[in-house]
Order: sequence, then structure tokens, then C-alpha cells
Amino acid sequence: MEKLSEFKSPIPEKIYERLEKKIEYLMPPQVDAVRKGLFTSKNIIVSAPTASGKTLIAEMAILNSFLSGKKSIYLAPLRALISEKYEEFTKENPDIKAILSIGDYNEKDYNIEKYDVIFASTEKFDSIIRNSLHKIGNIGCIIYDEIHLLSDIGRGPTLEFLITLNKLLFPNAQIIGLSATIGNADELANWLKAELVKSDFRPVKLSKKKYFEGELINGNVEKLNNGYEDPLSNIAAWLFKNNKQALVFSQNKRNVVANAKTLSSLIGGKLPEEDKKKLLSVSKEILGVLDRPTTQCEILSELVKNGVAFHHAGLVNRQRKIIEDNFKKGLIKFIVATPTLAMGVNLPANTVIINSIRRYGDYGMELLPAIEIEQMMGRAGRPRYDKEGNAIIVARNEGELDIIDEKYFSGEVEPITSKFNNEIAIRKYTLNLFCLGIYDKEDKISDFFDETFMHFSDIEVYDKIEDAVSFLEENDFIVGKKDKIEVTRMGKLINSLYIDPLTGSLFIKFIERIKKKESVDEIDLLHVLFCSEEFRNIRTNQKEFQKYEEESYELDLSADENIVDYDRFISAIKMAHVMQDWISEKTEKYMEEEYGLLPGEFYNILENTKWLVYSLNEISKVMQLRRKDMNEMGIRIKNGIKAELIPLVSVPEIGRVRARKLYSTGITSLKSLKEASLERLSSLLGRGVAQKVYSYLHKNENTLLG
DNA sequence: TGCAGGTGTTTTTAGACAGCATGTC
DNA sequence: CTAAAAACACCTGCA
Repeated sequence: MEKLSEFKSPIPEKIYERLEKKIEYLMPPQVDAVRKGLFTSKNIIVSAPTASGKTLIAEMAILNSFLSGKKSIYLAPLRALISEKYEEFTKENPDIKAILSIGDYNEKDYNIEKYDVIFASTEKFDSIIRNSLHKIGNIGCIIYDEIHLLSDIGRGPTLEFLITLNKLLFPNAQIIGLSATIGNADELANWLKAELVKSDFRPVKLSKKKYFEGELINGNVEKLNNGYEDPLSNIAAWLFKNNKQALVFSQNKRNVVANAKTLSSLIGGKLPEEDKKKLLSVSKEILGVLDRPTTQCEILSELVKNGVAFHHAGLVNRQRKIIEDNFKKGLIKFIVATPTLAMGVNLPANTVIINSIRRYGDYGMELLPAIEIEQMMGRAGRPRYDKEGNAIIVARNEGELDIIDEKYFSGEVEPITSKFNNEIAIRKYTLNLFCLGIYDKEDKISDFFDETFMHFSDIEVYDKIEDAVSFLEENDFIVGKKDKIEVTRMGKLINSLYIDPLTGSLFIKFIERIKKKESVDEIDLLHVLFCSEEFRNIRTNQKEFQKYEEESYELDLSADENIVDYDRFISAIKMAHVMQDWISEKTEKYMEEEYGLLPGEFYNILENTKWLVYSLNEISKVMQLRRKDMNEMGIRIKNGIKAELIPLVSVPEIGRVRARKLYSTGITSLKSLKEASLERLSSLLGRGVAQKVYSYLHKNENTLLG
């Protein structure tokens, strides 16, 4: 740590004034970044642990670019993370105009050109470039937070594409890449012609321990004797006795819940009355998140009464937030989580327990990569509260003791590698490159790929580019005219919808087929959505698979079975039923019981479905097919309603529940809603909502009269 | 026959970004 | 190149 006042000269005065208000010292990575040219617009890659001050480096770069009259872009992989950074930034810099731009949320203002800083997800910014490149303006710096995600098999290529494209579009923009500790940060820095800031600095000391057969090993050995055979119980009892909170990482959702149950019965009876009382209201809050609580909601709310929670993707975001907040407040003592929490928002804890170093993968139970363990351990130690953080890794056998030392405690972390070398990514981005109009020939496209990290790592994909171009040509997304390639109207549409071109072709073939039919079956229409590449992760168990396989013989499905692989074709039938039930106004509780879909999982699927049904509809418009049921499907999915409620949900404040309530009392149309008295509406919807609805429906009248 | 308890076999397994245009319960 | 735990099905022994 070095005094901020030592840096009066490299830091521009106006920025110094801002910093002075909140900090006294600069942390080592920050010092290093400043010395290596943060303020002289040098590109910088920072490879350092969680909480080592990377965010401030980003902030300084943003301020610097702002002062020189240029815009900044902050990009990160998770919506929750981006919102967090956005809120932090706007709170501290209210005079700088910032906009949060992520998929499920958008400022009312679409004029991004008016803003100085854009906080966006990688995908959203990619989409902004596709749809409104002209609005972006003069960019001073681009920040890539969690840049090690380049190595992610699913989303890495998007990031890699975007970085490469940005280098081309904004050659003068300063690049700031913030990464977890990785093995080959120098390579990454070389690729981006950046200065490397490498550090293992942590603001709170971290003590790494192994646990095996009742012993806590960290150089010396400490016996834990709490009368529990099970490692987790033994450790947790010891922590609880010492009044410490912990984050527990387990290998899958089932174990996460089971472990939470164990811990809850362990400490439930020993909580102080005062805490119990407060926890009771937290528990109620959790139960109240959904209109009709599911079994999962009930279990979670029950456990929270005892100061324990589980945390995974099956939870609704609102519930996750409640848990995180109450852990920060100290009310919840233990959170048992899947890796969601390790990469997500900032939630430090005194102690982190890694209950298992294995997770199911392609080859059975695989050892977790060191980078993930590092991220989990990085959560240990709360700045300002703890003098030292504790990370405890549980070894299941003697062999694992050695693995922990060699793989996780040695300090060596895997290098990141490009995952761009796959046909889906290349197909998608080849089309995008043609759409951008920077390239109009096939061989030029490979010029672009020459600038990627993949090429930097000596991987060539000429064959795949060729395949992609022929695919795009065959499907009439592009046409070769004379010496150059042009994108068709359909090609442009597919690109701006942000869907895989293969999905585009699936949808086009579907529409061609149903054009010949009298009417479309609801299941048929929904089925094709789930056949798309975008639903890569849907799965059914064996029993279900058999059931839907049999059903498939009876259905007349229009999705092209040559494009979709068989497993997905069948699994998609299940999902079509899920969605059909949703638009028959079934509840989340029903989804959990009937299909084993947890609320969080269901909402993820729903979000995807909304996007794809919109896309299907847009494509059908271009193909001159307008069918009422197809048009209505979007509204029905968005709201989860039967067709009869469509008029009612067009009114603000009215969704599936209120619309159904109105409908069942005879208010079945906009006309009858308008005729209803304010008193009657109040008794159905409550005073506040009724007032809004009433004035919405009658405002035009008044203006006519007035 | 009914049932507890044991034994072998089968099944399952993390996460979460994107369109568009404004407000759910 | 590599798994583990729960759920389920079946079996046995006993009252």
C-alpha cells in the first residue's frame, strides 16, 4: 500500500480530487497500473485476485477518458455484476452520465449517444454495435472485466470477437482488461499490446487450510472435535461456536440443498432469540416472492428461519438477493452454494468452505480447475471486518490431500485458451462481419480472424470460415455479387435478432412448412422454438424421454428434423408442453411439481422463449406470413395467459393474475373494463392500482372534453 | 401377507448472455 | 485418462 499523496503528479488533478475524498492509499496493483501508464492511455491487463482493487483501476480509466471528453465502455459477463458496478459508479460520480444497458433492463432513454459511460454485458454491447454503431461516438476507453472468461466454452467466443472487433473499430481506445489470476496473463497482454500488471496482493490475509478426518491442516494440525463424523458439520459447528459466518461450495444443486438442511438442524436451536425473530421475517419475505410458493420456496424459507440458506440457479433472482443481503447483515450464518456465487456479485465471508473439489463433467467427477478454486477462496476475508480470511478445502481421502497441495495451494493457475475454434461461433460472426460492411469478400474475413487471440495462439480456421460462408450462401443470408458479397434482408434480420444463423434457417424452413397448412398447432409452434441452438441445455430424464418419444409419433411437427439432433427434437416436446401450460395460466408451483423445473430455471427458459418467439415472428413477417395465433403467441408467452386475456394485459399494471381476476368477474374486454366504476375496480385490484388503471383508460376522454 | 431392512442397480449431475419497448404481483 | 450419492428395484427374513 502506498500513500495516494505520492501520486499527485501522474494522476490528473481533477481525478486526484475525486480519489482523495474516498481513499488514502493505493493498493499495489493500482500503483503498478498508474506507473505503467494508466493515465497516458496505455493498454493495461491486470491479473490479480478478487478485491485487490481492480475496480478502482477501471474507474480511474473511465474518469481519465471522461476528462478528455471521450466516452467509456464498461463490459462484464453477469447482469448482476454490471448493475452493481453501475450503481456504485453513479453513486460516486453523480455528475457523469452513465447508462446501464443489459438485456432484461434498459433505461427508458435509447439515446446512448448522450451518455459518457455505458455499462453493458458483452452480448448487449455486441448487439449495440450491430444495431446502432453510429450512436456510439468517440470512445476513450473500454474495460473488459473478468476478461479470463475468454476461456469459457460457451461465451468466450463472443468476448473474443468483441475485443477483436473493438480493436478494429476503435483503434485509439485504451483497453483495460481485468482478470482473475491466470497462468498466461503475459500472452494476453502481448495479444492486446498491453502493459501487464500482475499481483497476488490481497487486502485481507488469506489462510488456506485442508480438512481431513477431523483435522484442520495448515502447516500445523488442529483437531476439531465437535462430535460430528461428517466433515461439513464438524467444521460448521466449530465456526458457529466461534461466531463466524461461512460460504460453503458444494458440487451440485441436490447436495447444496442437502448440506443446507444438515447445517440448519445443526445450528437452528442455538441461535439467539433476537436473530430468530428477524430471520422469521426474512423467511416470510422469501416465501412471499412468488404468488404461489413452490416446494423449493417452502424449504428455503424454512431453512432461513434457522440462519442457513442455499443458493443456486434454481432460485428466483429476488430470493438470491434477499439471501445475499441478509448474509451481509450477519443474520444468515451459512450459505451453501453452487459456483454461482464464486463468479457473481461481491459477497465476501469470513470463511469459505470448499466441500468438494470435484464436479461432474464430460469425464465423470472432474477436479475443479485451479482458477475456480482460486475464485472461491478469494471470497474469504471481509475487508474492514476480518484481519484474516479462512479458506478450508475438504479432502475426501488421502490422495486428495496431495492434490490440494499440488494443484490448488501451489499458486499455479491454468492458462486461458481461445475457444473460438468452433463452427457455431464462426458461422455467427462471419455473418456479423459481412453485416457490418467492413468486409465484403470471403478472404477478407480471414483477415479479421488473424487478429483474434485464437490466431495469436497459432490456431487457423480457414476451413471453418469457408464452411460458414457456404452455409450462409445456401440459406440466402448472403449473395455473391460480381466480386463482392452482399447480405440479404433476411441475413440482416437474423443478425440483428442476435440468433444463430442455423436457428434462422430452422425457423425459415418451419414457416415454409406451416404456410402450406391450414392452421398451426400450439405445440408445433412452441416445439420449433425449443429445437433451436439457443436452447442447448434442455434435458429430459429417461422416463420422460420415452414418454415424449412416443408422443412424437402422434404429433405432426413441422420443425426440420434434419437440422435438429434427435435428442433435442424429443426434449423440445417436453418444453413445448411446459410453455403450453404456462400460457394456460399454470403456476410456478405447477412447473416444479409436474416438470421438475425450479422457478429460477423456469424463468431462464421463459426469457429465452420470449426472445425466440419474437424472432420467429419477425422472420415470418419478412416471409409474408401473418397469422393471428402466431402474433398472439408472443404476448401470451410474455404474460403467461390464455388468448382471451390479451386485450386486458395491454393495460399498464395488469398482468396475468389481475387480468384473470377481472375476467372471472365478467370484465372480459377493454370496453367492459372502461365501463367499470372506480369502486368496482378498487375492490378487485386494490385502491392504488385501480386508480392508475382507471385514469389510464379515461385520460383520452378528459382531453377530448377539455 | 405385510413389512423392515439389506443389497444390488439405475439414474443423475453448475451456470445464464441476447430482441424490443415500457412497467408485474 | 477419471465418480459419487441418492433413488429405485428387488430380495430376504421374520412375525
